[in-house]
Amino acid sequence: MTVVKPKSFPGRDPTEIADRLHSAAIHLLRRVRVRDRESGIGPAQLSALSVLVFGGPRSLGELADAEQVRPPTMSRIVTGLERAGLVRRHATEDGRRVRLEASAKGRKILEAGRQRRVESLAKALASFTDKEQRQLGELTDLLREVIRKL
Amino acid sequence: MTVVKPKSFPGRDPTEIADRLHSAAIHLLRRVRVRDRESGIGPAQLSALSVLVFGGPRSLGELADAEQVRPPTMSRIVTGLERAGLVRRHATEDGRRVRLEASAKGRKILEAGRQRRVESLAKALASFTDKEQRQLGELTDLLREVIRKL
DNA sequence: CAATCTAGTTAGCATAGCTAACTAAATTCT
DNA sequence: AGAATTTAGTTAGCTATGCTAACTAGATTG
Repeated sequence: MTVVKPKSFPGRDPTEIADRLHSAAIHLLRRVRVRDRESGIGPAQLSALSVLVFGGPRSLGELADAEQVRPPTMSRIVTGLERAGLVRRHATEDGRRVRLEASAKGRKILEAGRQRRVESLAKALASFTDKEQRQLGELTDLLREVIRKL
Repeated sequence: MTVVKPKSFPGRDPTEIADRLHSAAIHLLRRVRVRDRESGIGPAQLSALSVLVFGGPRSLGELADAEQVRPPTMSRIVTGLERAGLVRRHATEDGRRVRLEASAKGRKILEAGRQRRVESLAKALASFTDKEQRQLGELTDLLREVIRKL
């Protein structure tokens, strides 16, 4: 450790914010994964599926962009989703493009996973005061902004 | 989607907080990974190494617990770190246990990665007001609490 | 209509997660 | 003391996810 700083204002040091956000993201996902494994679907598949369910149909390239993943990676993720009957590939006017669309089963699976996730998180959130919960809500807004600008 | 709610208070709905935190964690890590790949070390290795550097030496089982990963997984992660010369396995009085310790090179690598990560995040944070940055700092504390209770 | 660009896939590599099964050391119980 | 059990780690083998490089096929451009 090179930095000595007597942590005057914990929130003002970008290094510390960066470290904490990073650590928080890693550990939050590891916890959530435990629950998500019950759905028999991997985290990347789950995330991609949720884009299709909540954001509507789109092409593979668009989905790859949304998920910040390379096309070959997304291609394989979609193959897995298709094999599980959660997503369908449709042809479009442009013969190169595919239109990806969540199936009814896909929407159901996602909602179930969401319920499980919420169940865990809601339990953790329950011990916080209303004020803290409101703060957390604001945090997610800020976080989205941070990530968008990253 | 079963819930209709006209999002009265975006921050008060646990489902929405859960979804947002989940999504934020996934996308933040994907962004950060791009920078971390420059260190030639994977995200799990990086995270484990940081526990050893900032938290001090410990056994494999303890490290696995800290990282919320099964022992075989951690065993392989450590093998990778050892091969790269970033961590060393030492014998202990208890012949079953190993004492894992970061090497000087490991500490250096980690600090470099941290710098890169901060570089990106600091750039993203720069466009926020002081007040918002302070908020982010305070809220990372809350986030840690949430995860601890998860 | 030939050359080029664009979208997606296939192939092949590495990391990371898991469970099951094993080895070896320590502890507990006769 | 010696057998049985418990504990710590590793090995083997599966799946999922990341990547780049190289390919196919359709659209666009010169």
